[in-house]
Amino acid sequence: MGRHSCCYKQKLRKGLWSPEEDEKLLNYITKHGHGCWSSVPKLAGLQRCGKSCRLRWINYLRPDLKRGAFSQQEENLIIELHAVLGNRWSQIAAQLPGRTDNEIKNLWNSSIKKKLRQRGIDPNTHKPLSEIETTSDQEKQQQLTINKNNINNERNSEESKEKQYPLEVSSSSMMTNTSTSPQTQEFFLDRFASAASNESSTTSCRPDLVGYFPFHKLNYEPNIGLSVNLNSSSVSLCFNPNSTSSEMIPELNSSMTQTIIPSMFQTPIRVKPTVSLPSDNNNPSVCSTDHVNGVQNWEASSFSNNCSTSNGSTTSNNSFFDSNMTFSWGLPDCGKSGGDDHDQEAQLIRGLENDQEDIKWSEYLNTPFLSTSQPMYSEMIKPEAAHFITDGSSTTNWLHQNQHLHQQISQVPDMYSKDLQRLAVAFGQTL
DNA sequence: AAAGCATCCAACCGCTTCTAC
DNA sequence: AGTAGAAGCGGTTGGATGCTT
Repeated sequence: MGRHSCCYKQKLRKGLWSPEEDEKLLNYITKHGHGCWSSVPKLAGLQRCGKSCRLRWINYLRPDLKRGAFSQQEENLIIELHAVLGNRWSQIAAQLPGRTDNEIKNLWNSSIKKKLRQRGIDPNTHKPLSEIETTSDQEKQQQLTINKNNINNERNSEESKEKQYPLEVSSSSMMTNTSTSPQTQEFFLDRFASAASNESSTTSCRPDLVGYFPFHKLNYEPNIGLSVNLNSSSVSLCFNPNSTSSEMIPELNSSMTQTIIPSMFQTPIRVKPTVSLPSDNNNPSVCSTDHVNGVQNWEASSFSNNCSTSNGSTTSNNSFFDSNMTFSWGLPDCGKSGGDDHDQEAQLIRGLENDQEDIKWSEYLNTPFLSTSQPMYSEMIKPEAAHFITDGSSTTNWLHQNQHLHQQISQVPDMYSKDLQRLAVAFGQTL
């Protein structure tokens, strides 16, 4: 563990926090709130940098932290969220009241990863390891082919450089790579585009590509089902809520709601099981509340692809590790924003994102304050949080705002609405 | 009992994003 | 629009602890 440059300058303490330091920080924040973190250590009389104080508060001193081991349900939820969100620990933590991103990250790296591997599931891709191994074998062969080609190419003249990585070679190599490197993403787009340009785009799209599309590269243009825009300088795929995906690409139909839709919601729309409107919860089978701890327990399968049966009921497994399902939608890093080509996607979600701050309130409303043993700090309640608990008007405001969010969503065209409803059911909310 | 190893987790680092000016 | 500082995030590290030999 190194030391911040600022810590060097000021000869600040590092390493573990002493109980005295904890108490100082706690007392200060209790009385004054943290305000500007950089000024906290000075005002609190600590020989620490503000960053360190912030981290200590967030990860340890916050009164709304849940202590103790993770429950099976929490682990299940983490796995499912990881399948969708990847290593976005803070977003995953947001779905687990009282848990910190650091805690979840540590759990993942130390425990869950191992368990998944033992179950034959690759923790990065959430695909069966056998599949990964098979593809990596293929990859080696492909690499050999590439090397041969490179040798041949080197023998050839300048003009051959343009053909140094013919599509067949590079694509098949990349296709086996389940990570979402930019190369892979571009390959799939190219691949898809070339398939489309061969006119029979709907039938030439290979089924083996389903589930591997880098959907954060997509443009969600509201005009067609899922089409390829070959007119623009960069190939873009368009998802259209106004036509069924089967009209455009039947092969993708089954995977549309499983793959595209969840990825649409990755970052901006927070999967928010902590938000529960008492009267709106029409799906008690999806969410149950642990009244003892005041914590909502979310069945892991409520996030799975196949959690819903035709009659709308949900099936669930008590333990993720008892189920055989794997997750193919939502590759680990596929939500990373890519820049300008995401404008439309961003616009689509912006309206919903505007309410993100409102949604955050729910974290306080659903936080199991002081639910577990914190003898030293048990009298402490985060001031803002306490306000949310005791101030009924704030709660009402939040409920009102949340309803506003639901109204916004309900204005989305029908097709979207249906998909959103399906999602909502899958994610434990009704819209 | 002691050394070596493995595991866990608190905390740091560096980078990105946000915000105020 | 540009900039600086603050905040936030994810990856990584190192110390404490537990287990094995």
